[in-house]
Amino acid sequence: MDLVHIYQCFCDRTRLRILNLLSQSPLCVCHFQAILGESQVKISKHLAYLRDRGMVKVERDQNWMVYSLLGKPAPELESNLKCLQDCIQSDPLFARDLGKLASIRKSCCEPRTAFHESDRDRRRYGKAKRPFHLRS
Amino acid sequence: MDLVHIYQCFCDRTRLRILNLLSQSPLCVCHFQAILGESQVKISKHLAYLRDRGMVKVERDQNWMVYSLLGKPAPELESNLKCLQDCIQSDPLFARDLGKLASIRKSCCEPRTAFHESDRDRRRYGKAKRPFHLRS
DNA sequence: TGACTATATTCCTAAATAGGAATATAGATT
DNA sequence: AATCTATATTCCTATTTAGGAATATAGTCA
Repeated sequence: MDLVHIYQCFCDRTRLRILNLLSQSPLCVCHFQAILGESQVKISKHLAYLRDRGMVKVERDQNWMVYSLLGKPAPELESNLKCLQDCIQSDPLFARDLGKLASIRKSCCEPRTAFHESDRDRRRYGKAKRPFHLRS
Repeated sequence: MDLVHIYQCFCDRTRLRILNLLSQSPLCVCHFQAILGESQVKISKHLAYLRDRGMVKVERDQNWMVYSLLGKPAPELESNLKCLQDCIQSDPLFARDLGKLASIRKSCCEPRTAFHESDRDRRRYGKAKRPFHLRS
């Protein structure tokens, strides 16, 4: 992956917050909205930016678009993401985002592909209704 | 140092090449011109960009403006510069730049503050004329 | 002081980026 | 088919970024 593309993706604080959250688990747009407190349009555009440069992938799950980091990123992307993680460890903004993520993880029911690391988890869950999803 | 500022500096290939060269030693504009094969104006503007965001410092030495990386960079800058070095190790463009640097190092005489790592080396040299400088 | 060297800055044009408002698209439900 | 939910895209405005041409600024030298 082109280094310049990597840094183009990194040079915006909203995108850094998105990447921080995705480092924990796949998520969809409404999760980002809830955690980052930004508009759906803004989130959507930044995700498109990251997707266009090959930094994230998206899979549709019914109505939801579930974004995630690449399973096997290029070495330079992997090392830069690690470096980024080290740098933001002590930044309260990013820490607060992770706290919010932990919160909504407990209460959110759909989509299945969000919050989980692998497709194995996905198959483990049925279609059973649970608490509530963020938006409805 | 603000992370976004770091990545703003990194998201241009010319600036990455400049940073790569500065990781070796302080240099002035004409050195960059010779190695990168870009115009004086372009080099000068990118250096101003890096300087404005606190990534490099400049010291005037007679007619020459000698640029260098900060002696004690912020931790996040330091780790990102290290990460960058790891990433560009195998990139032929950056390797070629370093080869050219080694070449002109042997033949260039001024300014004293370029090419050397510390002020100690600077005091070691006198004002004695030597071969030739790049531009004259 | 004028000429020269080295480099920064201004002016201009063009492209990229960012975000809000509005709207289009796609899947699910009734 | 209509309605709803979730999200992408278009239109618009504004700012940032990039680079060439021209020019301004500053130190050195004769």
